[in-house]
Order: sequence, then C-alpha cells, then structure tokens
Amino acid sequence: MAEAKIPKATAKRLPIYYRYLNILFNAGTNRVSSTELSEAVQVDSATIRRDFSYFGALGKRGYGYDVEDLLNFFKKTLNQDRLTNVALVGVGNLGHALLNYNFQQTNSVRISAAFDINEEIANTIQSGVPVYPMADMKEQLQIQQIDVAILTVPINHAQDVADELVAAGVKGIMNFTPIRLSVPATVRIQNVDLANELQTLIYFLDHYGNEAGTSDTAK
Amino acid sequence: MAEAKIPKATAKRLPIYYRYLNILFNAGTNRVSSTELSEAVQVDSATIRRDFSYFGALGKRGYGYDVEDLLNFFKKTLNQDRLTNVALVGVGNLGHALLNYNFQQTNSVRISAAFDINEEIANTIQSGVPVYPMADMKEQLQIQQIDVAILTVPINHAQDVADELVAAGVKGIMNFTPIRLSVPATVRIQNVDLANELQTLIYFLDHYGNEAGTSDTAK
DNA sequence: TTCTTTTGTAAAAGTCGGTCACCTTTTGTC
DNA sequence: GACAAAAGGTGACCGACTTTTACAAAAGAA
Repeated sequence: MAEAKIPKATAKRLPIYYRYLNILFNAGTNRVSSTELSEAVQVDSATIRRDFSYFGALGKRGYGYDVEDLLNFFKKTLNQDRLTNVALVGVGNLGHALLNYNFQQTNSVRISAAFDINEEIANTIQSGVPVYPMADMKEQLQIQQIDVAILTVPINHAQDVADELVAAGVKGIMNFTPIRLSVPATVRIQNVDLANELQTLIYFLDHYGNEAGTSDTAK
Repeated sequence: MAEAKIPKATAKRLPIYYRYLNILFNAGTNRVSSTELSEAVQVDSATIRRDFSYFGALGKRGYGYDVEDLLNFFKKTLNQDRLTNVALVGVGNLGHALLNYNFQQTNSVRISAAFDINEEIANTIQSGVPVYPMADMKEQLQIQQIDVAILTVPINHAQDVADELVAAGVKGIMNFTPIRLSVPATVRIQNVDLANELQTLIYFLDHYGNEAGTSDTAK
C-alpha cells in the first residue's frame, strides 16, 4: 500500500535484484553501480535505474548504490524481514512436493498449513506441515491469519475450493490448476500452469525451430 | 517451422481452446461459433477468430467451426497426436514431484528419463521413470532423441548442467531454478521461478491491496 | 575548482495484444 | 433462386505497458 504503482515488469525483477545483492553483500562488496548490476542480472542499466527510482532515490549520483542499504531496503520491501505464512490446499503429488520445496532459500515464506479432502492424509503431518481436513480450512486460515494460498487440487474441485478460500478471506491464490478461476476483483490470482507451460515450450520448438526467446513465467 | 509468427499470447491460449474442444467433441457437438467459444473460455470472440486465423481459414463463414476438424487440427498443431519425450534433471524434492505429476491429462508428454548426480538415486526407477547418473546424460538424451529437458537441480549446478544439456543437443529447457541461464540463441528457455512467483504475488498483495489482476505466468 | 562519474527522470519510441468494423462467404428459408 | 441472417477473416486502430534515450543534476575525486 506504500508506493504508488510499481509496474508489474518491475515487480518481477525485484527478487532478481534482491538475490544478486545478497551475493554482493556476502562477498563483502560495498558499492555497486547500475552498470555493474546490469551485467550480472542481464537487465539494461537504464531499466535498473528506472526500476529503483520507483522507490525514490536509493543511490548516490556519481557513486552508485550502497549494497547494504539497498539490500536492507529490498528486504523490507519484499517482506523478507518477516515471515509470511501461506496455506497449501490439495496434498497430492504436486502439493506434496511443494511442501518439501524450499520456498526461497531465505525463510520469509513458509507453508504453515495444508488441507486435504483425503481422510487418510488429514490430521497428519507431512514434511513438517500439519495437514487439516477441508472442514477446518476456514477456521485455520482465520486463526493463522493466512491470506495467501497455493492451490493444488484436482481440476474438478478447483473452483469450489477457490470459492471457499475467498470466503475464508484469502487475498491471493497461486493456482496450479489449469482452470481459470473466477474470483472477486479483490483477490489476486497467479496462474502457474505447468502442463501448459511445457506444451507451449514444445510448441515453439517445433514451429519456430530456433530463435532467441527467454520467456518468463508470467509474462 | 510451419506457420509464420504466432504471438505468444495466442500460443498460450491454444491449450485452452484445445481443452474445451475436447469437451465439446465428447458431448457430441458438431459445430461451434467463435461467439459460443467465447463464453466458454472467456476470451473475446474477435480474439478467438484472430487467433485461429493465424493458422489459416479454419472455419466456414456463416457456419462456424467444425468441432472435430478443429480438434484434429489442434491435436496436430499441439503435438497431441504423438508422444514427446522429455528428460528431467535433478531428482530432488521438486524433481521427484514432477515425475509423479501427470503432465497434461492427455498422454502427449512424458518424462522418459531422469538424471541425478546422487549415486543412491541413479540407476533406480523413480515413479516409473528410470534415473541415470549424470555421466550417462548425453548418451541417453541422444539415444532417446530427447530435446526438451526440465531442470530442477540446485542453483549452483544450474548453469553447468544447462551447458551439458545444450551440448547434448537439447533445444528447450524448462528452468525451475532462479538462475538466468545463458544459452545459445537457438535454445529456448522457459523460466518457472516458483519462489519468485510467490514472492511477487505477496508483494502485490501487500503493496496494492486490491485491484483486479489475473496475471498469467509469463507475459 | 574542475572534471568525471553516475544517478534520476522526462520524454520518446517501441512492443504487443486486443478490439472494432466491415467485407465476404455460406447457410438456410421462402 | 433470391434474399436475409449468421459468422468467419482481417486491416486498421487503440491502448497499455515497457524499454530506451538523453540529459540535467548531484556527488565524488583530484
């Protein structure tokens, strides 16, 4: 809610900058210029300056950016300094993997609750995360004040579960199902359709042969 | 190699059309108009017509599209009619999950080989997929004529493994590591940075509060 | 002080995707 | 067979973002 409108393209680059700043910091580097950064993260230096400028004047003219200051700034901005709990709904193949997946080498994001309809899995602990039955979802989400959920349920339950999540006050859903969820405008959906992604990749290979093309996820 | 330049946005919609066409076909529907399709897939009818038109004249004026014809066309275009083998490198948490993951309900994509540096995993079969040691990678990729790989290795090996993949003739890499791989222009990279994705989602929630925003992966 | 470096940003240019509007073709009805 | 209705194909346009250019302003360096 802090800053005005950060372009989506910029927001997607922030974690990249953040990652590299960490490397610099750990290497004991004090200062860095947009030009140096540019080479490392493969983003035009002007774009980097423009990106940074959305947050105000972070650097010093004729000097560059102070690595530690910048790092701390991003840490705050990206909420790396506090823990964000997220929920995972649907402990199937993929769901289970994500429980194990070390979300960000850092420790700012943690899956603190999982939910599954399967009675055998519910009420157990999987990969260190407690799994609750679907009936407890709303309650748990509210108790734990979770407002981000990862959706890895089968296609045919996707919309229903999404509705429940919304009803429970969730504000962001990372949707791994191929379904286009319909939710209120206040809820943000991040679609991650792995099968689609892979298929598109294959499609481009077969039909374009060669060409550059480092496409992001979400683009 | 066939058609000219299909916009990325269009390419990403193709699997969506395909999915719905299957439903129509199974329901015994013979014809469908862009307007009808529009409602079902929530894409403007003009956009649908435009999308289709990249492939030539697939419909009949005053009539619409023949469901079966269209389905078959897409089946070919999306390579749903033949099996594409892909490899997976790095059988860790995420890698293991993807082995289990039913890539596309259909059966056109299959992970037919996996590779891992870990001696304990190599030479076993995980979730029905044979796991080879890294030393055998190049050989296996060539024997099995695999040109798409899924990269789920630890960060510090990402670039090295990517280099090996390229050397083995791989043409497309679905990169799950946060590293920006540098590869020849002839190799297509599809980045899927889950942590980044999640972080961006959280970032937007915290800083924008609410607003519409069904953002896709990629763009 | 003066020169050099490097930021911050206004403005320009580019990119891409979506939508409109209209023409053409085919259907289907009388 | 003629004509109205339906629906695809497509050129042109619009609009939203993004990137890049370009340069003044500020800070450091000597």
